[in-house]
Amino acid sequence: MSSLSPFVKSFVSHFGEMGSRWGINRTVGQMYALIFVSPQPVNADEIAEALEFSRSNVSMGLKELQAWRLVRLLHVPGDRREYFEAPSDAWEIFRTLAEERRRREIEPTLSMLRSALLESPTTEEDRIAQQRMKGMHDLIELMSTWFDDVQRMDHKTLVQLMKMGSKVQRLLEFTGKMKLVAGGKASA
Amino acid sequence: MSSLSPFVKSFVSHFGEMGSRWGINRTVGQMYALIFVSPQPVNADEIAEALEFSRSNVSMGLKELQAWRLVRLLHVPGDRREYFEAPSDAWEIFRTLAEERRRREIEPTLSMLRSALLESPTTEEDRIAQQRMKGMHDLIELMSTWFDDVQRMDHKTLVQLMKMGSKVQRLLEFTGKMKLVAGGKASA
DNA sequence: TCGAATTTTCAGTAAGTTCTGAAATATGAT
DNA sequence: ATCATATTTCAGAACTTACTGAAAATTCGA
Repeated sequence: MSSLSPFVKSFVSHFGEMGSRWGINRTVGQMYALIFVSPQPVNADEIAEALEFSRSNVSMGLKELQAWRLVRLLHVPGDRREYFEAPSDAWEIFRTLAEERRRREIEPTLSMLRSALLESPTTEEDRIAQQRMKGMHDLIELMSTWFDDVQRMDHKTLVQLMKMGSKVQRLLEFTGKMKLVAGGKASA
Repeated sequence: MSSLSPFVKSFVSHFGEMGSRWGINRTVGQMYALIFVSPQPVNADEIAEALEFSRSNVSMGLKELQAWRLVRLLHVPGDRREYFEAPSDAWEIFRTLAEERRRREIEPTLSMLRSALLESPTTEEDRIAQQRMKGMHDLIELMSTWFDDVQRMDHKTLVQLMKMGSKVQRLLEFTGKMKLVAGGKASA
């Protein structure tokens, strides 16, 4: 940590704190941040040295980051040690994170909700409970499919779409009218 | 926990587990799930009884849920105790959660990144680090503003938009062409 | 204002997690 | 095959967080 420049240091610390709020352990968050800002791939010893963690802690942290697919293992010629790098494109990171969370958390939740929805409630209480679970299920499923779709869109379109913000609403209304007109013509 | 029907029980447990993966403590997650599926507002004693937690734990959990604005405190006539209910609309819950996380995590992260971007890097290493931070900053800011906009859209439009999924891309391309044509006319 | 009902606080403990160092295992050059 | 280098494993220590019960504080009706 001592050899890092002040603003890298604060980035790394902040990331650690954030990580722990999101269910990722603090030191793993810091390791990730360090790899992310490193211009060259780094090896475990360098991480341990820079962040003053034990070598074994770094080893375990790297395993976890690999399990999340947030870092990639690679070798540099003439060096036996393992090196790690992180994609520098923030979109890619976001997508990976979203995919992993979906697989680990969203899918199991949907399963649980689906099986709850198959039950036949015996009391009024349960009927209402089930109804609320359905509301939650439907929202999660909608968002999940939408996210799938959007992920397949090309980068630029996505940015364009996001920059439009709520202006899409008008576009949507406009197209709605077009369809109405077209429908009217066809039926006449 | 014993008096709950099996599927409410599994919902509550699952929510507890999910909560702890998202940085919310397990018992607080369970309390929330219970309030969410309850047809009537519930009081602290009922929660403590149903989930077999200590009364004080429930008190603290409820404070936290209120701080997250996930539950609302209310009184039932002729009863001095405090009752709690959760909005049953999944969208509303999602919005609240997103707003709170923005305020607590996204905003501080943006601040940190912004101040890192104001520094003048002295080494090539730092220049690259800063560049990556900028990528992250820009993405977070873009998503943040987009989310603001979208939140203001009316519910139905949002569902419609999400159901379109990546089909918006075509709509966008179409409008792009329209603008090109219009622009050409004007310049002629 | 008093007192019963209710909620909150908080110190201590229990439970859970993270981190380390030492030992074991794996890898690859010679 | 051997040896030096690199990585992983794992038991226990250190640390952190969560939970409880007892006591304090608050609230509200009479």
